[in-house]
Amino acid sequence: MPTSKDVAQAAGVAQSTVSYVLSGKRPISEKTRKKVEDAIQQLTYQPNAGARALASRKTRVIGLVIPFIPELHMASIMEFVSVIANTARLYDHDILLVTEDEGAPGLKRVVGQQICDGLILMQVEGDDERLPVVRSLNVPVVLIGIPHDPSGLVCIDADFEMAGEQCVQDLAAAGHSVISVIGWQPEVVERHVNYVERFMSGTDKAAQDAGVRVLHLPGGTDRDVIATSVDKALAETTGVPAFIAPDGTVQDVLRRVLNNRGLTPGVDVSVIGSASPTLAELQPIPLSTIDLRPAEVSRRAVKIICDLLEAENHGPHESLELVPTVITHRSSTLRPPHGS
Amino acid sequence: MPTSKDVAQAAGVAQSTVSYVLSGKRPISEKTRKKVEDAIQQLTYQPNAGARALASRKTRVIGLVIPFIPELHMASIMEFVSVIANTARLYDHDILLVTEDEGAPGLKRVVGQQICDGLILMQVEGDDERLPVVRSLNVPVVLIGIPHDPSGLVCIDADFEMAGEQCVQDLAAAGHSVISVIGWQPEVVERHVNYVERFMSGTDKAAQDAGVRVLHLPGGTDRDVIATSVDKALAETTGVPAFIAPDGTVQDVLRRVLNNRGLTPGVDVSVIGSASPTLAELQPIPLSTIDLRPAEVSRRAVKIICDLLEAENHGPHESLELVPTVITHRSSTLRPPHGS
DNA sequence: ACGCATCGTCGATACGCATCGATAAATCGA
DNA sequence: TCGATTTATCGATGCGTATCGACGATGCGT
Repeated sequence: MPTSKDVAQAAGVAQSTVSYVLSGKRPISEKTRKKVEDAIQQLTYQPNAGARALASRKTRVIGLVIPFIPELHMASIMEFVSVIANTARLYDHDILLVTEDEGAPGLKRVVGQQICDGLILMQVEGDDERLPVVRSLNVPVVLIGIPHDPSGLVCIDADFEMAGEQCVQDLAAAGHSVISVIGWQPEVVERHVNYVERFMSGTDKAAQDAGVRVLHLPGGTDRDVIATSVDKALAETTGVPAFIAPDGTVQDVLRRVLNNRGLTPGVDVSVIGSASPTLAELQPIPLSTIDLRPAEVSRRAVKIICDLLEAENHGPHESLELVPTVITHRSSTLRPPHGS
Repeated sequence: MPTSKDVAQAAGVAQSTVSYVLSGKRPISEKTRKKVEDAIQQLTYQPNAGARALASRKTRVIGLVIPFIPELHMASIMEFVSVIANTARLYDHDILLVTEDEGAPGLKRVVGQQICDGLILMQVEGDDERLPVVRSLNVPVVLIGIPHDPSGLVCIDADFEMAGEQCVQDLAAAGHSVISVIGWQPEVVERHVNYVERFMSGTDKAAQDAGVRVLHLPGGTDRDVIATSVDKALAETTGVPAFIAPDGTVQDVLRRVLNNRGLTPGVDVSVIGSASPTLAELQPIPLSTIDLRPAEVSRRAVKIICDLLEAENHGPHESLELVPTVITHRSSTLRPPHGS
């Protein structure tokens, strides 16, 4: 492997000059710049990351703490991971995986060993055990998810409250008077994942404004649980029933249960699910969706942490950013009556 | 951040002694070892990764190249990623994410900058464009998947041929004379992903031995495609129909299509799918499965690369490891007649 | 023509650790 | 008791880069 010294020698300049050509932190004449760049090309020189980190005290690596809980929708986690990694590259950073198995000590490790300049935590829970550690780390950390007490933390998430409002407003406008939310798995709810509560608060607020009733029923992947929830909803509903399934894992099961009951989405029942546009279009009946915009959340998380890393002001920061959700009509919901 | 010099000072020894305590590469008296370890505790010292990498020429980081193709079953990709990351920690290594978007230049980058000591490539295709680059990199690389020409490469994968054989043998023993494979998505097949061919070769070999017929039909996530495949299969089948759905994305759709046709798995049709044991049990009718053992493949991939890294003999290696698959009867297949 | 600022480059040093050779201390045999 | 080993520790050096101070060369105004 060639070093910057080799490049310097080949170009007939000092090693420091090579460094300045690369960083641009001092003016370099066009002539020597050319010589150096040619030498870099010919030697296929690439700076050594370890040495760079040692000298500059920056690794240009971001730690990404990923959850791996069977209850979660792994496909959507994967979308976060992928977009985060690609976005980080745009900022000339790399992503180091930190699995949740390592817990809080894992965070201390990667930061303490200075493998990472900062962290992104996914799937932050309402009362996450890692928060005290996060606050004590002297590096930028961005949380995806809003804990109960976000003081001193930098958080970003989809605006679940807005999502809840949009769903209910939309179904109310379509004429539904009772709207059932088939929610997340009990495991997720018990974990006090904050977004569940935020979504509910949104639905309830909108329900009050619109004068409709909202039922909150248990969801999950268990067909029986969902079937029970659906039957309860149907029993309580007057008029055309409406369902909201904000969890990706729920909607497949829900669709089948409704099918069993002889209900066709868009005809004698309304369904709003949560899926990417492409996936929604692929459904037998194109699914009206509330888009929680995981890609946008991911991109912003990376931008935030890179900005913090650049700012260099490593004092504790605090911010809270909510990404607006988007509701999209397809064929699984009733059309609102004209003029309303 | 304390350095090893700080530790040395606190313990009243030389910095090199601290280093030897940590590495164990020279004998240290019990007394000074104790002093040093106490100092490490009190200062919460953690060695600086950059400096360590610079001095030792080892980063203890493995690059993991992940695919992100909508056609793939993201949930299972995620299982690979998670198990790989956790296993790497057992060998005291970390995982750096390299997205496929970076392509071959990305591999050169992470290796050239010496961010990584080695690479694991997932979802290697039959004629992968990255193979020439992989061969030219002077670091250990483990491929998950078997390319057409595996010479000079280290590969590991599930034994898809065995999987195909097991499925067909099993269904033949249960009395089926025509067996239909609802395969992968056309996009996957066209990509010449080698495991498709290996699976087919296994089914065909077993079919010949058992004297049964195997139909290969297109799969995917598109309901219509699968419905067409199912109807074609039913038309060609004499006796009780049997289906094999080796792709995780296919089986959900398949189940619904069969349901629509009034066919109940385990009663008037046999179905073998591919899913983790937990997921298989959760199905309405517990699914008989061919387990491709992604976790075991992941663990072995990490072990192989860590062994190579330790061996230090960075000359080109070559090996090919196939992980045996496991077929498990649950309720979605017919029981074989007694005595056979 | 002379001092002065500006520009472009160089040399030296620090970053934190691993490792090698050397040395002092302890152990042993005769 | 003295040299020959072995054992435990130290000091010095190198890894490859970033960065600071210094310095010669150039251009400017007067």
